[in-house]
Amino acid sequence: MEQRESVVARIDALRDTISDHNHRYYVLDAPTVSDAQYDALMRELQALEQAHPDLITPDSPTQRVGARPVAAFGSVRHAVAMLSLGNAFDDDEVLAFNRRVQDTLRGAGLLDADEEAEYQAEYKLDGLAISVRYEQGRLVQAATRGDGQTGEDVTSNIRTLRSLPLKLRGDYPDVLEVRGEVVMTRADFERLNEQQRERGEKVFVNPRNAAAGSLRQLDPRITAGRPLRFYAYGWGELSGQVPDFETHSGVLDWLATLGFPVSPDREVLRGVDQLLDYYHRTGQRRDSLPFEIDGVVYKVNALQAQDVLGYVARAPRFALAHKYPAQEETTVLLDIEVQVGRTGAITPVARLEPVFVGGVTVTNATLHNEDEIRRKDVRIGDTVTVRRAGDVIPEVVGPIPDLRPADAREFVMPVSCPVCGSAIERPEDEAIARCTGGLFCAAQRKQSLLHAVGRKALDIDGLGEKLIEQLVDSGRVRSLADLFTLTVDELSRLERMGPKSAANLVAALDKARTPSLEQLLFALGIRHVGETTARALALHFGSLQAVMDADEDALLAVPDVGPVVAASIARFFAEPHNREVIDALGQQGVRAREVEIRSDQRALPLTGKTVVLTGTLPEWTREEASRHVLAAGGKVSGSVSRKTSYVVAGDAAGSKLTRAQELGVPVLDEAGLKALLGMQE
DNA sequence: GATCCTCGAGTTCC
DNA sequence: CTCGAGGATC
Repeated sequence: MEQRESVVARIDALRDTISDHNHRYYVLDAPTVSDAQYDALMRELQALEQAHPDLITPDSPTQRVGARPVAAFGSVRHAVAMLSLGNAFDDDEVLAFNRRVQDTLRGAGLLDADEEAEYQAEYKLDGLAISVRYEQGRLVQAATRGDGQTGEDVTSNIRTLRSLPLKLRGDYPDVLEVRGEVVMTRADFERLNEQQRERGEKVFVNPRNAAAGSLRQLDPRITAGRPLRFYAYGWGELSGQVPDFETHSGVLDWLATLGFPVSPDREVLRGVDQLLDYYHRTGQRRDSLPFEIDGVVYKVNALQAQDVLGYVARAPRFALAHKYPAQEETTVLLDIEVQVGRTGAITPVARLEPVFVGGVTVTNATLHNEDEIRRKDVRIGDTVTVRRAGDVIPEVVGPIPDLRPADAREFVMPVSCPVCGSAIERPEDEAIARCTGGLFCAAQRKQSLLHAVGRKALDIDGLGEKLIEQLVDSGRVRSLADLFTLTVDELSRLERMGPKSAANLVAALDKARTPSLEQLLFALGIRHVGETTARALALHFGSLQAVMDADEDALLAVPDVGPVVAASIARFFAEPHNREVIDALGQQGVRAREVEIRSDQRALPLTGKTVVLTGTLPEWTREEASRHVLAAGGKVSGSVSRKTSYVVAGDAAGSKLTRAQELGVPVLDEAGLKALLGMQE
């Protein structure tokens, strides 16, 4: 018995010592023992626990790596929602934010007329947002941000992060949810990739992806081997014995005393000038920081003031993320080639020396049109600056004139189509040059077919670019109607087509024989007739025959159809070839469904309203949401204006949300939209 | 005739 | 997302 007591005491002592060393190493960054000494302590503890398995507790440092793999992550509902932040990209937006904050606080008597608001500024780390829950001082659950309401349960993986305490130090509250960012340092990222390369495993493109990939491992033992770090920046549920806090920075200081690493280089600042100064100072050292950041965050420091400012949609009005411009890189413009679009539009595309920008390797970038190239004055052979516009689409910003080689060539628009050889023409007053080959041009034929089978048109699954390429090049498919004559037999003989995929495709084609009239009209690819105009035509005429029979005057009666569009539609249906294709489609059993004339003509909830969707909604996809809006008689538009009735903002809402706020357009979240539609759960 | 609002079209990477 | 351009509105 006596011996057992001494074992218990030794185990406790070892656990305390080890977690103390973890804290010194990962949080204070000031280790007091060597790695070997640390390992020796760990091994001793493991040996004792193995000899006395009944003494193992979940918060023992040995248990960080013990958990078994799981089949899938469970989901966790956040007790307090994890919000997103409003964004600013330039100083003016920060000034506007500060003005709003100060006006509101002065109105509430929290700020004197001549007093400047106090903020806490911190880095916006580029990693994954995580919420970690402690009950009675013990780590019980960790979840990703997910949509802000519900995230994935990553408890076993988070437990392996040595920088996070399994057990809190000091006086802890009953319940504490810590919010922070899981990141990988640049150095750790390089080391990990080297290791991955040696083992012949996949390397990660950037620290953020490496952190995300490591945390989303189903096997926590893999996560345990990855060098992840956690930095706290906020909190969710907090109850029990908690000090009486007045400021945001005060809470973070307190979190540090409980054993959490908090974001380094935080500063409490007063007034907007200091914020901008912090932003620019940080920008200068951005590249020398140990981890990647994509901006800085300003938060109104006084908690009472935060309460007064409140929230709009899902973003707090008391905080702002001030982002740095999309990362730019330079590379060499190897060549400018042209692509032929569905309408014959000739688009110059820059072929670039592969360059790593903003997390991906870019080799192509659109140059839009001739004027654009001239405006930017880029020439083949130039060293150019490339950035990812809106963080997605690569864009050539411009040349670096000093590095222009003597033999740099200007781009010359070809006079004939590179695909079919037809003349390329550019109308006097237009920006776009076009191939005049029409459907004689294989490129245009392929693109038209791709358009027709697209999701918003006939929605035929399993018919991609490669397949269309084969079918058109072999001459087997010349028009949309030909697609419907394909058989399982001949399809399975094509490259990369098994009997299974062939059968699936034929089934998909079969399903596509009864599109709605608007889908069919859109699929035809009439110039100037997109999704919206197709719908307007369908609703106005009710049948394909009626649209075909309509003359220009009749077409002009359709809302949003003017002379240019009317002429384009009339011209399309006057073309014998197009009529033949429509006849052939009919023979293949392709017929638009009857247009449902709404029996209930009473006002629907959204009649006459225009709704703009932005960001990711928690439950609905963008398409689902717009279907619901349309069904309720509303219109969905892509840009916010004074005429917009509502902006429905989801997660990561960007410029549209900002614009809505500027124009004073009401902003709803998904629940608000559902309420409007009368679908309140 | 000018201005504002929308729609259409094209696009990258994995 | 961005640009260009058609349509509506004043």
